[in-house]
Amino acid sequence: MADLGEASLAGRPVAQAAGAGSPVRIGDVARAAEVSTATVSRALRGLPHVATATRQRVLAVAAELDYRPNLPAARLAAGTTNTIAVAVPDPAAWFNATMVGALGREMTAAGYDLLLSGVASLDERQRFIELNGVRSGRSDAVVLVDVALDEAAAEAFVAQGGRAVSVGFRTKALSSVTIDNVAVGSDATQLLLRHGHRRIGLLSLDSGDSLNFSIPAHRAQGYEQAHAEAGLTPDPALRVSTSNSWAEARRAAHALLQSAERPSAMFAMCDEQAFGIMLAARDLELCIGEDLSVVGVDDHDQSRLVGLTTVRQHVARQGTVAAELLLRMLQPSVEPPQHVQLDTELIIRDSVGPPGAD
Amino acid sequence: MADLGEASLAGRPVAQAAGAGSPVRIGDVARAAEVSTATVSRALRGLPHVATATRQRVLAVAAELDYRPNLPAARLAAGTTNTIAVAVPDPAAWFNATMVGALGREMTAAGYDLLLSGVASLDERQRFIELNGVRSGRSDAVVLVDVALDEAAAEAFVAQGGRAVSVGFRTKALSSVTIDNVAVGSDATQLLLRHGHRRIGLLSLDSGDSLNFSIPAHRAQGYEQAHAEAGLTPDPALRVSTSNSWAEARRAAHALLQSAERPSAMFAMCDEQAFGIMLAARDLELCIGEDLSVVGVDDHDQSRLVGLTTVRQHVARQGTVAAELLLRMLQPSVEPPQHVQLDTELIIRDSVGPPGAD
DNA sequence: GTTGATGCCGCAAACGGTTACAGACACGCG
DNA sequence: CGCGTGTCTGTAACCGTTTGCGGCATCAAC
Repeated sequence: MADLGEASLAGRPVAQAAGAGSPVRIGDVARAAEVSTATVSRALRGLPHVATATRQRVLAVAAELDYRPNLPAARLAAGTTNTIAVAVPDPAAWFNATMVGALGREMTAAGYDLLLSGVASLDERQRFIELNGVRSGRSDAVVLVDVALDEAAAEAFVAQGGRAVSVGFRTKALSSVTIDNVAVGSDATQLLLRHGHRRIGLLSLDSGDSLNFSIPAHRAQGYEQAHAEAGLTPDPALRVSTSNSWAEARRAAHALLQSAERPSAMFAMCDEQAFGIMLAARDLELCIGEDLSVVGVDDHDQSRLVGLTTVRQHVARQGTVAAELLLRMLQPSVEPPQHVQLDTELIIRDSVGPPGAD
Repeated sequence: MADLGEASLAGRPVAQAAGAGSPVRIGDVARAAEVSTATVSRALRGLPHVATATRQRVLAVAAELDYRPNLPAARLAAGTTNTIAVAVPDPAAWFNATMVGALGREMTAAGYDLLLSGVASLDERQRFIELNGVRSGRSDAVVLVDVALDEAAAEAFVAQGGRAVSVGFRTKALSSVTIDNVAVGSDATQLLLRHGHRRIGLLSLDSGDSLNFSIPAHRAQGYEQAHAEAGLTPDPALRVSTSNSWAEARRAAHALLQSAERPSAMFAMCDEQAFGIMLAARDLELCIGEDLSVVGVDDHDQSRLVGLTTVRQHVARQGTVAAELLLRMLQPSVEPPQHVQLDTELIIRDSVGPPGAD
């Protein structure tokens, strides 16, 4: 038997051209290296209590045999998954994609896998939460990107041992990274007011489209607040809402811009909506920055291209911060939830000017 | 009564008020429903050979106890993961995000989880392939989005029992969904030639930036071919390449457009690059569609906004087709790899006109 | 030459399900 | 009444790791 082990070690090139199945398990490595599976396990994972010589030998044998540990087995035994689950309303949307990219970069570097779920409805949210509690052992932690939980749900989740960080909304129980959305709305609106606009349209987000109603609500609040500080009251007729697709925004803006007393400026919840407004303006042959001013939020990749004035939020940075919070949370030591609020920044481009001389 | 099973059972905290851990396992359900764990397993997964009454009872009890099967355990025992791993060069890029969105929608509907990996270098590709073979049991199948494998590597992968579909490139061994990139390059170039352009710049993709060099190569081939058919030979000086970010494309285009004999039109590998060209043109106060014509590829969400003429590829449809191929491949019956090539479509907007009167 | 301390290592029991196989039972038919 | 046939269910053997605990050297100190 020992001969066999030696032979295969010395002579054979790589693992015996395994057809379909993978016959090489940790036991095979152990046998070939003449140690126990426990030692192989420890050696391969860099745990202490293994002599350097032994470790070298195990490593060599494992490489020779082309051994790959079976993940489900390891996860079962260790009770940990090295996976984090990410919930986003729509994986294709710019904000979410950028966020997922940043999260993925950081978490992969830290040795975690990223499980991605599109969660757009209450049912899906429910399912996601159930599936990703500690109970099912699907993931070690969860990040909720604009998939909001109320205080009670969040508390219940952590009470069951769930770990989560939220992006875009804030609850007591969960670590979070957010921006100041009231300030966002207020900054954008103030800019327009300073330019002399008095009829400022508000393109809000459909509540149906998002599970995170706090974002449009806070931004609208900033919009109201800015008006109030200027001693003004916005006309409710100038307020519409759509999903965050430019196509819908375009339709809505089209209607609004054709109304009797059309706004001279518009504030949109995100740049994608702002793009829709710009398209509508083009349809109606209104010149952006002259006949109609527009402000968005995000600083989308393409915003610079079309000269859109916007409130930038650093999405990638939000992602890295979220990842840091996650990693800290994954440590054995228990810490209270942390809340990070990142700055936003008004980016002035060409889409804002004084009201047209109508 | 006094045997080991009872004792260890009594020692554990009882199910309901589950603090952190989840003490409710399949055995608890079995006991409560007065059946065996085998029956519970069958009942819960909707397998046959369970009397309807029994199934109802098990379902009720499981719900009552709020039972959640432990995924790693199930995966280990069943040898299947219900997970597919997706490799994309950059999760934040528009094409990839859209693709992942479509894949996620389809696969989630079919009961699969989506594991997302950013794979941008040869090392990462290697790691991804190793980690996602059948061997490690991390995923049931893999989809490679522009993370190209050569014939040998693809064959080795399936020889080891790996299942994969590729998007954006084609090998014999793997099912694939692609477009005709030679036609893409040719269509775009022909359009420009028809408009009378004779100095057409080519903005290609850095080989370093992508693991799929075949795309820029084929599109360039189409570009050459279209010239040849018109009896022309493109000037090699008009050929530059960058990554697919608009920022780099902008820089490169900036340089090219300032050269002595600048091109009157440019063909870019993707719309993001085309956006960069448009920005460069703006810097130099060249009017798009008059002083400079531009054609891109993709039909990015924002292309319509800026009036970019482009060769549209239906990304979401590519995603759903890839998902179908995957699902078929996940069936027990073995089928030869299938190759689907989808149509592209020239979308005419404002960024192309006759050469300027220089 | 004992005694501890220290450092490596192996044994075997989990981890929580799935499933091949066989048993039990009811039923119909010759 | 005996015997297949078919449906439902239980028993127990896995699946491939991880890890607590104990054994056994080796070595310094007394």
